[in-house]
Amino acid sequence: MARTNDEVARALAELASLTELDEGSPNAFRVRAYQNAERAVRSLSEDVGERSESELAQVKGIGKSIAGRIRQFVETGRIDKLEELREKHPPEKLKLMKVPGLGAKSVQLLEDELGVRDIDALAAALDDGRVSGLPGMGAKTVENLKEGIAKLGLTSKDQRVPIATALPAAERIVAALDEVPAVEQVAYAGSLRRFRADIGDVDVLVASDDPAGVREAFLASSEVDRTIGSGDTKTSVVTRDGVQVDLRVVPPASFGAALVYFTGSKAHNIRLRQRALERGWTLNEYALAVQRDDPGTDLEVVAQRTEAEIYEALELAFVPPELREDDGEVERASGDGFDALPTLGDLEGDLHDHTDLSGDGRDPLETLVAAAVDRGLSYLAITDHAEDLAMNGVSREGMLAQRAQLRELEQSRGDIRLLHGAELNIDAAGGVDYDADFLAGFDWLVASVHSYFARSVEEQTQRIVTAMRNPAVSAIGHLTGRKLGSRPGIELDVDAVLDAAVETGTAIEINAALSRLDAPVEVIREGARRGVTFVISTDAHAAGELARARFGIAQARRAGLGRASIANTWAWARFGSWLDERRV
DNA sequence: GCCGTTTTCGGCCCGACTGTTTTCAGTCG
Repeated sequence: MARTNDEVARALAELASLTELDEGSPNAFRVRAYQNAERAVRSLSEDVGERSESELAQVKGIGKSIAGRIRQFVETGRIDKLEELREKHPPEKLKLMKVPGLGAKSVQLLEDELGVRDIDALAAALDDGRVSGLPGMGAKTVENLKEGIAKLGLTSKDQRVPIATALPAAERIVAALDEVPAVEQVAYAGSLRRFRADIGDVDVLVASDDPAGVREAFLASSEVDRTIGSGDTKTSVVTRDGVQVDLRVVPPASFGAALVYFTGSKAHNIRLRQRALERGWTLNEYALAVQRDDPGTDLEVVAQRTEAEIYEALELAFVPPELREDDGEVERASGDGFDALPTLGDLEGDLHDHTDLSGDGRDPLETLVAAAVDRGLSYLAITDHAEDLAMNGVSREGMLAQRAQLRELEQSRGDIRLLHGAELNIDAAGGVDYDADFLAGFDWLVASVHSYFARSVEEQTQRIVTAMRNPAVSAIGHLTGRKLGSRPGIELDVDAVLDAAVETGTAIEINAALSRLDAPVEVIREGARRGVTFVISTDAHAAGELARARFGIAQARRAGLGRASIANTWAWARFGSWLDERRV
């Protein structure tokens, strides 16, 4: 029975949760061992199912015992230990741990003393006063637990906000705080800074000696809808966009250490702390400092003011925030480093752009081209929607007229290469607009899915592969068609799609629109491993949207994708000859 | 349960907050 890495990882995660309950502590070493093994499995690129027990035990984080459990799961679909724990701690009981304020110890106490094994029983015990008699459980705890149950499933932590909502809100808040005199430095941190596609809450970090003044200015901001809580070092609010924002004020000297700490991820921080310990230091949100046996003495600070000096002290290259997931980046930082990752300045061209000729484009050709030149681009592809797209598609005549206009503009300007292209629509069977002869007249063709989102994996994969095999197609646009927070992407056999991309030389787009960020990071990472060529495209429908190239760069960096694999970081000479080779 | 230029035992990341206590355990991020 074949099992995917994801299924194995989920089984290990469940083992971790159940063991936490069983051992009565989230810090029990067995719990952490299962969590480490889960992460190890998630970062494996090959199928765990194809590895023997001894091969699995070679993987860091997986030992003899867990290797055996994984093999059992792969072969039989079950794990004895997991079944045993499920028997002992049914799902309803596990769910009690989700109530804020209840951990493993309290859940066990409630069962032992009151026979409480599910949320309903807990609610009843809270109401009739039985809970308040238990050791460590006073009136305040009862009140908090009641509130927690009422909010269960509705907390901001469970309601992920798409990055397209969170990032603009965070940037507005950071810009506003930057104007406040008491603020020395300000930045957003957390999963948003790591460029996750969805965010729980936004952490904003301020360096200041005047926390009260900063808090006052923050609460007065027009972004704030309501205040959740406000203390000396932390203030939590909900913005008008429904984003929870936690503001933390730290002493200016500690800003770098705090930025590392609050950017996370938690797993990355743990790795850094281990590295600090190896050097006889300790790392917390205030500083990297020499370990002291006597807590009464002052800390001897090694580094704290900037992130760069902390990484440097730990003998690591500065780890880009996008990569701080404990997914091999610490090893990379002590080895080759991150110089191969693209930066915004590396982009030489943009290869997916709409003018007002498309029904949904807003600026004329001249405006878009001028904006591209202003941004320092040396080539630009105009790819208005092809004729099959309802409402917005462009006729053949329209395309030919645009081509003439574009050639003339390229001549008269002389400062940018212009490619005449189109964004084709991949139909249900993988076919695209126009006919082969007409398609041959274009310089660059992006083919994208705009319809038939509800088809089987096999059908969707076949569509995309068929489009890739079309010799006219240069790149596949927004691969999954997902809209973050509102529409899941089409389901694909990623391996088959990536293999077809390599075989046909078709580029895969990294669409920089914040609502898309498509292809997803996992697909890019695997594609990079297989030698797929990518392009980072803004899919601009207005000149101003060329600026979102930075989000495409962040997406590529998060996937660890090097410049060498991104065709539009290549200078025109190389890009042009690559295009010519593809045509042969 | 995992790991190892101090290997087969004895370690394993850190601090704030809360509610309950009066020195701390449990929870949380």
